Amino acid sequence: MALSERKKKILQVVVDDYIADGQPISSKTIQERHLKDLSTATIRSELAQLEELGYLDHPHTSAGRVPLPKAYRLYAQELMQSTELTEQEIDYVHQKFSKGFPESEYLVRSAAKLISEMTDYTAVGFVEHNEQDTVRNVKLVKLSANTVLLVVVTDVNVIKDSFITTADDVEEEYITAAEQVLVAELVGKRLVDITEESTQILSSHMQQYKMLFDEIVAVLKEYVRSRDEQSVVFEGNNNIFKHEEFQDIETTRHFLEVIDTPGELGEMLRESGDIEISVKIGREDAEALSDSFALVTANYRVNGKSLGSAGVLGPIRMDYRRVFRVLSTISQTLSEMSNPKECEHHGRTESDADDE
Amino acid sequence: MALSERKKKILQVVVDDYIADGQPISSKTIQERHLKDLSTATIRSELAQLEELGYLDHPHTSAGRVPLPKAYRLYAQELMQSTELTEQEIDYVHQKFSKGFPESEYLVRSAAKLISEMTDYTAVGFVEHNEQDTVRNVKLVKLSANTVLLVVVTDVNVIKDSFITTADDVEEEYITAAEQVLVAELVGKRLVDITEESTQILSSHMQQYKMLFDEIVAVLKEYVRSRDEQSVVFEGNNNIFKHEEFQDIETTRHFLEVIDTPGELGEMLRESGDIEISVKIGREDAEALSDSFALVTANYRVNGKSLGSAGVLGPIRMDYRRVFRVLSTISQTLSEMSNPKECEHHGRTESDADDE
DNA sequence: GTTAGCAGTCTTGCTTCAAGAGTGCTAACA
DNA sequence: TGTTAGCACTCTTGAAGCAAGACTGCTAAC
Repeated sequence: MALSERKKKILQVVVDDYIADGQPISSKTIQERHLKDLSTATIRSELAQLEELGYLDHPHTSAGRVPLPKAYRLYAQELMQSTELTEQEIDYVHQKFSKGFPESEYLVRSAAKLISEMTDYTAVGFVEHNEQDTVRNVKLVKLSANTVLLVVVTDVNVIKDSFITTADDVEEEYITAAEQVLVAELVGKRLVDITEESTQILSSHMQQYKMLFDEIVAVLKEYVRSRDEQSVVFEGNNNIFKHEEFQDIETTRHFLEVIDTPGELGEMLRESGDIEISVKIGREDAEALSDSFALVTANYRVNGKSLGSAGVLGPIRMDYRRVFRVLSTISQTLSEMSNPKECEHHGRTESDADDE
Repeated sequence: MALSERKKKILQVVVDDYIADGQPISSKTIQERHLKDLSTATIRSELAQLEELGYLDHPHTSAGRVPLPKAYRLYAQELMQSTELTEQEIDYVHQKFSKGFPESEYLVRSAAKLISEMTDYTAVGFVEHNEQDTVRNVKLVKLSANTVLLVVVTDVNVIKDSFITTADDVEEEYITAAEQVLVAELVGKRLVDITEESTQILSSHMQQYKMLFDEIVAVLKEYVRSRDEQSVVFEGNNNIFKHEEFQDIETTRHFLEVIDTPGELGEMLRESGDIEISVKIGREDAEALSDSFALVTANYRVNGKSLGSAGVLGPIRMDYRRVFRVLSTISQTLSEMSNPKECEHHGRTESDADDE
């Protein structure tokens, strides 16, 4: 089952060239560009075997070879030769993160922006937030006669888009009082521990506002429940048109459909939450990608706490090298932010060895 | 310069049919379907004159006629025969707005969702917010050592995505104190009146937090400044693929580009802010639309106050009748919400006369 | 195991052709 | 003067045929 070194070399060459050109690769091309001391006939027989094994395909008899998802997977895992970002690029990343503050959504969004900018692909971001997050603050802001804005701060996120409609006009003072009750009862709790039961406890303080507390608990539960759909952000959607495959209207339509159903994407992104760099290529790795797209994401951590992931959603024929490079640089930069004394806004990374 | 009734009729027929079919309309078709008592030769000569006048075009000698932007404009203004929504549709709209609360962004978003759903086009929404808005409440929420979330409530909007980084760790109590100062000084003021001067006044209360106040004022000024880019929302982007013109990759790419530069769109939307229903067709009305797209929007008001507009961005060959119908129904529903006694959740609109 | 050589296959672009659709023009008519 | 019939002309569309070019797969020899 293991491929010979020569087969691996040929496979690598095919994928490399195909990523660069987008044209099927012929035996002649391989020989001329990379393997001068092999005859085209030999290469052809190797190619035929790689096809047999499910790595390659050729569109028709008189065409060259094209990689199949299986080939891309092997390529991303071991064949591809990774390269380093230039110093300018690293400085650029550092600079982008030099100010701002560690709120998940903001950071993930910034990372996604940077990724789309540096890779020319569409970037996706996923804001981690789960039932384990701890409440750090609660605020109620009265907006109108019967509307209240609820702001909940957890250790990593800010839940702020939650409007609550109250049955009848509530006096400002009561809101303040309710807020105090909420702070007293909820701060320090994990989201998962806030249940209907909490409503009982809250209501025991201010029976008349049971309905308000009910709604607040409902909002928080909804927040935990809806994380897959709600927490996906996109940047640089229009980058797709920089790539040939999106000359095809069907591919484009399909891509936009995937983007339009963030639920599925969210699931994928959460799944790969713990992996440093996760690669999903084609239908076999994730149905929604069909065999046209790939999703490469990195998990980002600040102060040891995962704040989400960000990466690239693009055509299966993607510049994996560049994507890996950008993702890991950003990942590294964010880790460095944890101990800011070390990197005084100009932290060059001399050590590319493990720094764990 | 004024068109004869017959010319208008022919023009109307051409636009109607072309909107329905997407095929160039021939003199024969017109005769068969609509003008049986005219010969095709006569119709042809009328068509030739309408072409001369810049209303029509024909792709090549042996093709029928196709409307030009000028024709769509006349059609939308006076030729088109408007139709009424069915009672079910009206009920549906009522129901959608029956709950919720009058915060601009939420309402505009809901309206946009509804529009995209009922028209099958991409809906755009524009949240009105301008320097005339009055501050109604201010809250500061401490998120971390040096980060504060600023929430400002105006009479129509909630400004909530504004994080402020403070120089050094600020004590919770000081935040509360600062909040009180802000409330005391800013509530009741219009946004336009909050300037650098205000910082002076604020700082006179708490000199040590001049920098914090500086930032807050900067955030508010930025909010007013950035309204065009920030306040545009989209719904149902993928609806475009329900229409033939988006089989063409260039059109699609172009459309997505327009969507990607909300600044220009925002400007258009603000421009047409006061008009009940605004129609912009083709390049001549707005450069960004080139001659492929049209923008039809309605301005929405609740309690006499404009909260923004929402409408449709779609191909120039658009079902204007349906779009007008949906937009005005929603507009009407929202107005009715102002005096909720009249419409007990089932307010049928018997009077289609003016109710101003 | 490797290679040269050749037949076979499929794409691509060009040309040709015929059918069909619709126009513009002209001359006659009311 | 407006309307109409008729006809020549133009352009599209689709099918079909053809030649050139690109690769492959296979075979037989090394």
